[in-house]
Amino acid sequence: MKIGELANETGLSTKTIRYYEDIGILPEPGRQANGYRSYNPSIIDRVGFIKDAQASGLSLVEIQIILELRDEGESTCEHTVRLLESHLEAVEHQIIDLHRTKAQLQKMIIKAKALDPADCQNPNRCQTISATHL
Amino acid sequence: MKIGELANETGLSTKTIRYYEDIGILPEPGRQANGYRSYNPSIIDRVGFIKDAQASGLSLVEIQIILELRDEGESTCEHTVRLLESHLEAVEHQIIDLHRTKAQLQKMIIKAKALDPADCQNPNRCQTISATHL
DNA sequence: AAATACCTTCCAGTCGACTAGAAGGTGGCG
DNA sequence: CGCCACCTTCTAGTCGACTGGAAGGTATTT
Repeated sequence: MKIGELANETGLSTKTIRYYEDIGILPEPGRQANGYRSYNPSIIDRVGFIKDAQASGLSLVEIQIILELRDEGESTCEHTVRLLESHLEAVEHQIIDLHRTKAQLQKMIIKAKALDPADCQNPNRCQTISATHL
Repeated sequence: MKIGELANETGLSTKTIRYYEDIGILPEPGRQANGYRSYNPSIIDRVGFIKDAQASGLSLVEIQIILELRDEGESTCEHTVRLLESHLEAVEHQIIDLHRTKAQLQKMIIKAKALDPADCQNPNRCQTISATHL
């Protein structure tokens, strides 16, 4: 399986595949006589996992840690679970932060709408903006 | 008011203040005879707004748009409100995405925990990872 | 006069995940 | 034999929001 075929199968670009190899998240494949990369089809699953994990918001570095542990045959589950749990925590924090952001934006918008647009003509003190200093 | 004093007042570093000037989000201040930047204290409010807006997740570019409109004395409120609303929408999308991510992570964790860690000793097919292909 | 603390400009680097392009080699088809 | 798609490596650029450092000028204190 050549790199282009793998790209077609997985939806990654050949550039991205080589990049993943560079950063070590994909192993160096074998080579054909002409130097072309030659992939074992099992690599498709690995790419699939990478995409899934990435969709869950894991960074390539985090994914790499999981995959390295797996490659070394360590008691991966525990490590993986710990990593997933810490990431879950981070995601929960992000959600809380975004809710705070959302509330602030809504406040800004409500205040801005309540103002008479004509007041905005004073360039030194736009009401919308002044009003946002809560 | 020199740049260091402004930095102290606002909590920004002098580097950041110069950077904001470079990208145009802060106006070029006057200069003292020796070439030092000389700020009008009103700049503190502008920095305050920048910080508030940033805390609400607006990018410097978005903030710059608002400030430019204000500087031009246009009917800023409407533009600002539109910008804030579109950002609010983006934030809401992000929240939804993160909830999906969270659910996926929780699924992964539950499945991983339900497995016998001993099964993980097979380096070619860690159960946690295989299980994540939902 | 020296030390220090501040100021100036400009250039470079960081993080993350790629993407673009140059310059050249290879495989297969008509 | 020409053509085109594919492959190779390498370098460098992108976005956003800074941060670091060099090399030098200035203000104040001791």
